[in-house]
Amino acid sequence: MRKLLDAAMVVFARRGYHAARVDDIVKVARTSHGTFYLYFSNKEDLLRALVSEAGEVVAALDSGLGPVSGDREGWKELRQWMGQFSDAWQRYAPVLRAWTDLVMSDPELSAQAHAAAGGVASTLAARVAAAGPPPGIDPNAAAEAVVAMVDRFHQLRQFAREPVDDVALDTLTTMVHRGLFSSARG
Amino acid sequence: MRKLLDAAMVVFARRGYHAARVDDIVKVARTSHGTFYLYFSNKEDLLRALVSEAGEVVAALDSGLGPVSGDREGWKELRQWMGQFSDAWQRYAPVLRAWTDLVMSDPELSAQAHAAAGGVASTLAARVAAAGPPPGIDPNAAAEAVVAMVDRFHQLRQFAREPVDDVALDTLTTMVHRGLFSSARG
Amino acid sequence: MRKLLDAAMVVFARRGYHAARVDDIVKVARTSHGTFYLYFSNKEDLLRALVSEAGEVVAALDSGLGPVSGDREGWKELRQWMGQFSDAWQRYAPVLRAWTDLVMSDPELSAQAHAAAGGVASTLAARVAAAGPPPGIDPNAAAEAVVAMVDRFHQLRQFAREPVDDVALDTLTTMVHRGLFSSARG
Amino acid sequence: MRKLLDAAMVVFARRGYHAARVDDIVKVARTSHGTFYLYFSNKEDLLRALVSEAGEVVAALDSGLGPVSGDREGWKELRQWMGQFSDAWQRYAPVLRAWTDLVMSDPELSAQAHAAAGGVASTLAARVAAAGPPPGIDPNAAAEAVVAMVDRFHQLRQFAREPVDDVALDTLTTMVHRGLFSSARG
DNA sequence: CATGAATGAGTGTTCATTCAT
DNA sequence: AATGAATGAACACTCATTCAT
Repeated sequence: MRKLLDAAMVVFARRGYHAARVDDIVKVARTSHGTFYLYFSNKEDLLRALVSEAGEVVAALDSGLGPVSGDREGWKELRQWMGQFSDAWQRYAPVLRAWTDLVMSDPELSAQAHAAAGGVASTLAARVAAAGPPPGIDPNAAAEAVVAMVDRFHQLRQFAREPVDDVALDTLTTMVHRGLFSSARG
Repeated sequence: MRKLLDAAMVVFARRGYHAARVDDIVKVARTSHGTFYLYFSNKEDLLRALVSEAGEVVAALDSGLGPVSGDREGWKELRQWMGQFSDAWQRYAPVLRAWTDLVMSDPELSAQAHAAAGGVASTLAARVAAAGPPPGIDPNAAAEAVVAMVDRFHQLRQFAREPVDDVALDTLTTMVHRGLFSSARG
Repeated sequence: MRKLLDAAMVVFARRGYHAARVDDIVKVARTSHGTFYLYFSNKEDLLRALVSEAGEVVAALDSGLGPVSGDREGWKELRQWMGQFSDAWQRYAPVLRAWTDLVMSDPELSAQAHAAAGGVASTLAARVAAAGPPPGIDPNAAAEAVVAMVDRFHQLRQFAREPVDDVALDTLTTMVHRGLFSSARG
Repeated sequence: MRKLLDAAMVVFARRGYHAARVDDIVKVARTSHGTFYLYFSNKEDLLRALVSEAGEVVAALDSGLGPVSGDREGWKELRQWMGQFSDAWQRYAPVLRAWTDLVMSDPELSAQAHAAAGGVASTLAARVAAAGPPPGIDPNAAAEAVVAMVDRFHQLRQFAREPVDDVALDTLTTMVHRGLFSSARG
């Protein structure tokens, strides 16, 4: 079962959800079709298991972000969280990709992922709200935007086969920190 | 041909690229399978045509953004551009969705979209650079991040069937403006 | 479509419903899988079409039986009907066989056949009732029994690969005529 | 092994032979797949064992029918035999059903059942012959027809989920008795 | 004797694509 | 140019059977 999940990650990474044939997964896992259907009721079910797993990791991220102040300390806090997010994303990149391939047709899957992402977003929103957001900033929309940005930024870099390096993470962090947390102005 | 493109938009919106059968498109367009293959060599080709069309609209956006100053005027400039972006996105949402469904398996498609998005990003990067970016900000990465954010933010709202209202656009604008353009600090 | 129906008859005759692969039918009909699913939504649907066809033939039998008197004329009437029944049965033997293979799992199919057989049975019951049935005879049960007998008799002969000859039909006719219609006794 | 046979009866009754998965039988019997194949070499073999068992019961029926006279006594003899037949049928209904599902594809099974039924039929034929059959009646065909009738009549009632009550059995008995045994006429 | 996890051949069904009219 | 009936490769999924423990 672990073997199948890992194999699925590999195959989803290579070909995406739709192009991934059960046959491929089974071959990589060095098992048989029968075994596949012993553990998962269908291909979708396998993805759901993977999303579930990724969801736990993502959910863990919301405890990884402490209060964010407007000064250098706050920046560091945010930067460290950004690093965690980036690591988690990269680890589960194939799952996210497969998830993207399927969301539209499977509402349940959508809900599952929404719940996971929701936790992170609400923690982030709370931090924004606590820091006393600049005028014109809606904490919830802002939090959603940050998650959106980081997620899609990674995706784009992946498409382009370019790494997400420190320069990139620093830039994202600075943008968010200045944009949402450093209320003091000259 | 126009009928087919429009029909494809409708069907892609409803079911995404993979679930969209040529049969559906043809039925909505009130033509025949034969006609479809008269104008497009295959389903992928149709999507490419659509992406091409969307690409032109997106490309037009890069001329829509003038210099952005750190003051209220700059904010307005950015806000207006954000509105244009949002409109364009919503208009071509089905195409973007279909595009997402397919990028991984079609490098050519990826390149096509990259070119379109690239124009916008580089204009944006130029504006950031021109404004004298805050320390720690890499203009190119920042521009990429902004596009990523706005794109995915719209996508998330669409999944959740929630509109992208003024509050949201104001928040995005403020975040970007404060984050990237208002260099002066207290 | 006609070709497919005919081919299905051939294959059902050879292997029964379950062992008949769509592939076989398609091969005999010299068409493709695609064509099969163009005309029938699935294997079961094909059988339903065949049952429907057989049903019409069977339904026509109920008009083939006039009043049955207790004398030689009545015997002849019954005998002629028995011949018709036998012919119809033999013509649609493969369908009946396939039907048998599937009834248990498909209630709709059961209903469809029930309706067809019901018509014949009720006509027969009416004839029995009109002739003034012997004591102890329930016309409806008797009619049902006659249909049951003739049907299964043919099936058994078919299993045994023995023909249903005139001796057999005469015997069945006499048995039914004496049993249900010749009320006068010495 | 007993447990498996009983379980098979239950499952065959519910779903017929083809739809009955070994898994179901094993689950009902509360044993394992391994155990199943310890006692039976395959699913078909299990059915053969069941048919064999049913065959013995059916074979016993042929000794249950004494000479049948043309009068009331003969009727009673026949009626009592009919009752026995009905009981036996109902007891082994699932086996018969499964048997029907498979006969066509398994000649050996056909032979096995033929032997069992043959004994009953020949006894019946002997009784008919002994009673001095009416003109036009072939004892062997008649005997076959009676078995066919009773068998299929029960099957039909089972499909329709209607019981085989005394009215039905009386009707069958009367029909057979008048049809085959009461030679005297007015 | 008993187990049940693992197997993989077999099959129904879908759908993009073609081509004779 | 337009049609739509026909095609068949591709794929998910089932289930009887085996065998190491």
